[in-house]
Amino acid sequence: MTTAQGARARARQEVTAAIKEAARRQLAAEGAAKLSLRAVARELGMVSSALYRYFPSRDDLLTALIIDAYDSVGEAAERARDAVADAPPPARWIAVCEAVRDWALAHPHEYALIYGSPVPGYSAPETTVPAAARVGMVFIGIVRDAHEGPGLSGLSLPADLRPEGARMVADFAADVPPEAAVALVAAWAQLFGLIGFELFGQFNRVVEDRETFFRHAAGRLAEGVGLGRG
Amino acid sequence: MTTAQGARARARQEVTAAIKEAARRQLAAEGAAKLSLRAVARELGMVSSALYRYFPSRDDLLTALIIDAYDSVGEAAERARDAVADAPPPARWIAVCEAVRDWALAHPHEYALIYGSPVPGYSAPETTVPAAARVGMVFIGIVRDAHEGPGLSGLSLPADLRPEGARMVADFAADVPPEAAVALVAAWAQLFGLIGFELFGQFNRVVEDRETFFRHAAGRLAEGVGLGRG
DNA sequence: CAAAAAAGAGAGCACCGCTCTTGCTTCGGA
DNA sequence: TCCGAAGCAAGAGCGGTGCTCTCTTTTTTG
Repeated sequence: MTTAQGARARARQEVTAAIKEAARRQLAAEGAAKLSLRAVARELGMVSSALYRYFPSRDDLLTALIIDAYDSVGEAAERARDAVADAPPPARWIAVCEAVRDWALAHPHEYALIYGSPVPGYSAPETTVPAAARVGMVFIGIVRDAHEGPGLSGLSLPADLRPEGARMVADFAADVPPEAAVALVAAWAQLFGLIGFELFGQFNRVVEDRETFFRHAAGRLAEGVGLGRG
Repeated sequence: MTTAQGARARARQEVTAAIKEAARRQLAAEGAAKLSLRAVARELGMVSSALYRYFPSRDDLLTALIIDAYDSVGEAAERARDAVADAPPPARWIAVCEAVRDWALAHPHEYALIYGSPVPGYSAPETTVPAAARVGMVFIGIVRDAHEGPGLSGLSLPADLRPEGARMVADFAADVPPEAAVALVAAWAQLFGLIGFELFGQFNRVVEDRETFFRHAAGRLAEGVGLGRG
């Protein structure tokens, strides 16, 4: 299908990849705000208008980078999960949390791009949704495994939240009980609150030993989703 | 001092205020990325270069707006705190959390400006620090009051975090025990994770009843800082 | 082989932040 | 009171941006 086409099609893929690579380099160096189509073209030795044959607008280029960033952090989370597959659930949870944090510290501009404020006018195209879900799936998987295994502990859902619990979380977490799904989504958001605050300088004169602090907070998050004490 | 100066000084203050107001309107309408010095000048009927007499650069204008935004959300939190001054600590905590969330939903671009990714090359000037601390003080106050009153419940700090606890959190929270300070900072960051995810669309196909979900999560945050169950 | 599709190059438009120079108005000290 | 200094608005201009349009060349396809 996509292979063994004309040399022109392969050239197109190569140019597209080169554009993304140069753009990614600029993004990592200067941030999304400074990413310039003209500068990318300059770096590749072409004229700016030629770039529009590959990406119809700057935002489309940015969208491609967003998807790549989601995939990158998702892959980092999956690698961490697989590396500690035999550890007890709380340890696995914490390991994945730390992997996400490490990825964020290593790729601050990419992190800002996907979990910070939407950059241009905003808009998150539908195409980013599956990539965005990848990290979440890792956390869901850990909780689901714990649920099927030794079970979850210490979770409860107040009465007024009961009827909401089911339809609060989409069907992707249908195989975990509603109280766990609710706690999971909250923990998921809170994890990125911790990472974002550290990354964007909100902890600057507040938290000294951020590594220790984060591990402690991640452990409490694990408790919060019923994984027990690590 | 600042009053009864020459008419020129007052005129300067008025023009400065008008610039900030127009800029704030643009920010609220289009977001920080679209905020243009030239458009602000156009709206005020002056030429763009004249604006540089009042703000030496676009980033300085943005910094002024950042400080205002911090003050605005801080004031909203303080108002909520004062409105429920006689309620038990968990209820006060939740009320302030909801006030911050309401403010964020009402001022999404301002929220993105201060708690989203740093906009330009970045840089958070020192002048923003006191304004930024204002919201945090409200939360600290609630926990401190609870500590002096019926006391905190259910908090513990693992042994390996003990020595960190004291120097992890700056002196502004010196009058709460270290385990509470650690939990407080974590809850603070996590609160903004919840709000940010909702605001920036991360909950789009995930959380349905966000109001109920948030109140539930805020309640668990209150438990996490030792305020007990609301 | 000729028509069609794709790709690159260049000029140009409207916008941006920012600087510099030029006049005009207001203020403060001799 | 007057006059120089300081503050202020205006305009032109520089280099940068995203994006569109036209034109030419190259490659694919019927």
